[in-house]
Amino acid sequence: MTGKRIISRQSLPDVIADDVRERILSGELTEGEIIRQEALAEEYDVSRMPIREALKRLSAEGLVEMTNNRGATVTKHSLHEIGEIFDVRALIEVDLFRRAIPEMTSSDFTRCRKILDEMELSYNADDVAKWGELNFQYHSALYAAAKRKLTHELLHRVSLQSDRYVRMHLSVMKQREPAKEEHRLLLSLAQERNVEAGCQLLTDHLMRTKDQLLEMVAANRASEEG
Amino acid sequence: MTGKRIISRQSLPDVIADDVRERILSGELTEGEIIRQEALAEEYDVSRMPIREALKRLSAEGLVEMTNNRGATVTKHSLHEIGEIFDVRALIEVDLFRRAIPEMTSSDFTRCRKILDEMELSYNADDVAKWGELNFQYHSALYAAAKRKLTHELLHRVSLQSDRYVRMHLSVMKQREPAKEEHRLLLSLAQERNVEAGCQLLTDHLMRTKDQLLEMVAANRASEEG
DNA sequence: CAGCTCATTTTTGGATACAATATCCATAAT
DNA sequence: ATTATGGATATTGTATCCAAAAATGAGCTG
Repeated sequence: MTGKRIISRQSLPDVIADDVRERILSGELTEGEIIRQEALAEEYDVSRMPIREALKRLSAEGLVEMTNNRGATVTKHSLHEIGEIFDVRALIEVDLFRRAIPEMTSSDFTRCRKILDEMELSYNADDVAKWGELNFQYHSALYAAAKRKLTHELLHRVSLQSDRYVRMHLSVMKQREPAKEEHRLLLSLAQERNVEAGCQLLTDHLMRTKDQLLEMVAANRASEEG
Repeated sequence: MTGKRIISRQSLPDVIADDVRERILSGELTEGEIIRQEALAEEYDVSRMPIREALKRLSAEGLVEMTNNRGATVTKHSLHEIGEIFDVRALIEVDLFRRAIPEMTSSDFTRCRKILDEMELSYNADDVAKWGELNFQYHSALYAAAKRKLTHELLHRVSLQSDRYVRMHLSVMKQREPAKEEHRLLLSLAQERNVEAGCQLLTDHLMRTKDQLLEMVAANRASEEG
């Protein structure tokens, strides 16, 4: 017996939240766009009730903003806030990495390597959604040994925010191959148990990503409101 | 004209969520306790609909856990998780403090001092709920100059978790007056722009609180399941 | 007497209906 | 012409109702 395969059917709001989230992250729903409950309800062919719950969840995640009787809009971050998101990510990720490195086992390492392979595959195939998911999985695998579930959830939430902007510009960033190298190097340093160098590289990696992204988003916004 | 008097009536779910949150933080609703929607609906004399939304929000905040068709329970953290909560708090708070100190102005300082006074008042009056609120306000005021709204919200969320345990044992901790001193000292160091000493003290402060709390919670739980 | 099955009850999830609120546009007064 | 006011319309919030899922318990069988 392989144990019951409990699917634990996702509830309707879950499914809808997942889908809407994906639509926001993919950019189909753009910053500041207003979301009408009824419109979504019709699209998914359900009543407004599960839609409301889904929106509520997304609101808690920070992807949409709901005001009192005025409905929901897709959150729009200022450049300052986008920078902040990356700073927090760096803060949390480096802490996790620092804790994880001494605890990592060979199975952690192989898992990381496996995800990296998949990642480069999806990267080359331009499957942005998948790449985003794998990217998070990779980082998760790197930090898994730290055994910090709560911190990890927090990171997930923060990363969701930045993912939007990362994805928006992934095609442009493709120019920059060094990122790939850095991902592998990160793993090597962890294997060597070189905590300081690893954390330093991770910080640099994130800060560089932040700067590039800010530049791109700034340019984008400047051109939009010509 | 003295500026608009915005009432901004809170929605029903907001009010209910606030109240239930308070009931959880105060310990009236204990760890692991199951929450029946209908029961709450009757208490507040509303339908189950706003209750559901309120619970959803609290679930997003991490104060209750909702499983698929089985309802909601008040979240119960393991000792390990409680420790983790404090570690994350330290991580974020120290970062905020470090950024804030160089930016703080005299108005920040006076505001902090004012809150401290109120705090000691509520402290002496055993108004635990108010003390909890003021405690967060004090820390907020300390970090306000950092101008990091997002990070601050994150901290608020994390602090909500720890608040439960802090409150549970506040009466016991009252023995330990040094906390008061530390709060004032923190402010002094900030005024002297002594970043390193300030951050160090803050770290120590939080870590000591963590250790004490863990000890108390552990003792509490051990005695409960005799 | 233990353990299983199946019906009953309880509780949550979702749809529809109705009420409250905000937005928008036309009209009127200055 | 411009601003204020009032009503029409659209949209969200809440209640009630029905369906589906899980917990409970009784009765039956081994």
